[in-house]
Amino acid sequence: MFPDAEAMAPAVTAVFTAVLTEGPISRVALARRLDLSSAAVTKAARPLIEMGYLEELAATERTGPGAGRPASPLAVRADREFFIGVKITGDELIGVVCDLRAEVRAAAHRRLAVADVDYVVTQLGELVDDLLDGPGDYRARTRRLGLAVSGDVDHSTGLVRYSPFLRWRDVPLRERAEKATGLTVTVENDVKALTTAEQWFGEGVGAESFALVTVGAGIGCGLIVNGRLVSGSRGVAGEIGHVGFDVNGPACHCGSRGCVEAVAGTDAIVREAGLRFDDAVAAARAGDERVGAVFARAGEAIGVGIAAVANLVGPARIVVSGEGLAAYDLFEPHIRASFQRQAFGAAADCPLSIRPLPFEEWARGAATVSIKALVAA
Amino acid sequence: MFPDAEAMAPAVTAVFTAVLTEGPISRVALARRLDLSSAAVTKAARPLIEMGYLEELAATERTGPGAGRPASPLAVRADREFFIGVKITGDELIGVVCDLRAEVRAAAHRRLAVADVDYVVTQLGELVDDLLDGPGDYRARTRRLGLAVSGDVDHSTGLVRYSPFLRWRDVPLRERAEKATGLTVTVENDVKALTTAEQWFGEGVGAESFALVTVGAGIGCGLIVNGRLVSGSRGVAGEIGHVGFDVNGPACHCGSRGCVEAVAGTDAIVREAGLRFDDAVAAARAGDERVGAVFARAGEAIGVGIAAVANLVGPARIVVSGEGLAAYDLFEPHIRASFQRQAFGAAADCPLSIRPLPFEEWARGAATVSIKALVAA
DNA sequence: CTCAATAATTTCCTTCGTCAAGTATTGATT
DNA sequence: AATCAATACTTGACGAAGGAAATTATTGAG
Repeated sequence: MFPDAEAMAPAVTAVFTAVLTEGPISRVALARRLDLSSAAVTKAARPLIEMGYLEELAATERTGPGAGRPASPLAVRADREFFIGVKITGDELIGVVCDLRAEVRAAAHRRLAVADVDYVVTQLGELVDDLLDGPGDYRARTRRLGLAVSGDVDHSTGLVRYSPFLRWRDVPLRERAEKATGLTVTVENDVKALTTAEQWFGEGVGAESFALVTVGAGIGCGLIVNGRLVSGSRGVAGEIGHVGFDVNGPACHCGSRGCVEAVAGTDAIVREAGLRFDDAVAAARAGDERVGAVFARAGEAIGVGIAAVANLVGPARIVVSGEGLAAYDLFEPHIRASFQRQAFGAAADCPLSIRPLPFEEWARGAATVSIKALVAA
Repeated sequence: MFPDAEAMAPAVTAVFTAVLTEGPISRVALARRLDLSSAAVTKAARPLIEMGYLEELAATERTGPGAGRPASPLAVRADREFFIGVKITGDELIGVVCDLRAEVRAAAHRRLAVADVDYVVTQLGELVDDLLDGPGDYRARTRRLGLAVSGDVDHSTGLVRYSPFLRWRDVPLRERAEKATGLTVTVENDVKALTTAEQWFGEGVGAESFALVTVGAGIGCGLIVNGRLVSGSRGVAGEIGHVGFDVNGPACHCGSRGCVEAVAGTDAIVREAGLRFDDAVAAARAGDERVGAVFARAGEAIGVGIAAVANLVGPARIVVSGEGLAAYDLFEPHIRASFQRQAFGAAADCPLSIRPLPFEEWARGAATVSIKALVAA
């Protein structure tokens, strides 16, 4: 938690979180928003200002008849503290330094020769040093590191239970990374990290429920329901890639047939098109109807998967993103049409954002998790 | 809330809820369970005992070496207060009187000639009078009535926004029913009510996440995630019936094709078998292969739908039930096989209970909602 | 008959947030 | 200019809720 305080009062955490995610906001507005008295907000804000995490902005002009004392909105001092986020993939580490508002201030990456744990942890230590000692002098104001890893991750203990891409099993990553970097480390599943970033700093701000769908080699989904991340009682959740699409469809690596991922995953597209992914994209854009149909069918499958999310949990909005959507122009109309057809009743009104995702976003997600750890620990 | 107290302290509500759902339990065990000091539990329990909602059971013998003072477990006094639950369908009202532990004490029903609101409310008033003045003399100790209605229901205002079966739109049912009965009324969607009942008093006890799937004319699903009911931001949630199963399957009334409900709903089975539902069941049981295949395919579709729930939200357990499962012997093996095939990774370990559901259960669900309203209001 | 072990209660205290009153600052009205 | 209404924020007294530690209660084992 915050440096001076052992355990903050609930109201302090609530106030800080609200200012962080809902931008400059006056104490009175906070009180309404959080269902607290304005006195409580004043008291909660004071230590945060004293610690330098919040600041009071200049009074703004007021409108309307009668007027009154202008509000002095509270804002986060973004440069009070910095956070490192690193996304660990099978062949690369992508790292960023973010400020308190999760804006990326610096970035760096390292190719990995192998996914051996000792080697990766060593590389991670060096990457962190590069970031902290590079321009900007972040070292003095950086205490935390967030790591995003695909697979089954126990966030509370920092244990990577199983990561298929890295071929890791039961790796105590938090412990290892803390030893290697001297920072306080938080580990989270990559999709969940990205979802949290979107909930706090992206399109999910203010939504009680929210879904983020990532399209790439695999197709995943992060879910926020009733304001909280859905974790799944066995570590499994958001596996939209294995929602059924076509009982008679192609075999999926999971053992079933016609899963969304077996039709719309990068590998499936490569297989069906008979071309490398980039070539398939080019062919479809050039008007090749056969390859175009492959993307159309993939988009259709994604739409059905998204509709399953909308029908089952009814999120306030859905963001569809991921590397696989670099060619999102080929997918988008089919995703939308398929979603509209399959979504039931008012679920069809759920706004869909479909957009590609800069790869750095994954690392920013990791940084967000460490910001969250500061606030909510 | 409780009669004497305006607003109970959080701990009081927590203690009562825990004793209600986790049966007789000692104060020390409650303190561990709720992460409170034992002093706090003692203080919270006192007013509940004074009001007659809880009682102290005789001390139980202790085991193990050393021993110590035996615990005096707290238990709910089930007959302290009674609750009426009524399920409203298009052609019938089914009512029950339940005690505080949601045990059914009396039941009654009324056939409805039409679904006209005025008429239904009048009938409801008479049904409630029948229940309260029948044997048992419940009137003096009954203050609350819960109503379960299919469709889009705003639980917080008691407004029925839209119920297709009843053909109701924007009916202020709580207000109407309170006037007609003189009781405090709570209105909830029928599947959500049943899910709450299962969470508090059935197989969902103690689970942080939980799903109830109902199979019948429609196929629905209630979800508990992170201990809370999933409502859906547009009132739509748990629409497992419109998860995709077969892109090339039969047209569904929702406008799409091959939805789970379009394959496994009662109507679909009747259509495919070319027989009335009961006759189809009899034929399948008698070994008619063609009709048996219809049930097999229906079970397969239900399994895919359930797998979607398991893959997306990862509930701790799933109960499959509903009138449509009167013939659950015909469905069960296909549901299980299909679920196993489609569930991803550890999601396949999710325990499935498949069992028919006495129709009275729906009314009991309604009563549970009014019990919950007492506790959590 | 004492002791260790466990359960429940009591007393005292801290903490947190509300309430009500007061201060601050504005534009509009006399 | 002085006043007023409106709104934002602060202050200090108070009360409710839960914790810590000591106390009482009740058991089985030696």
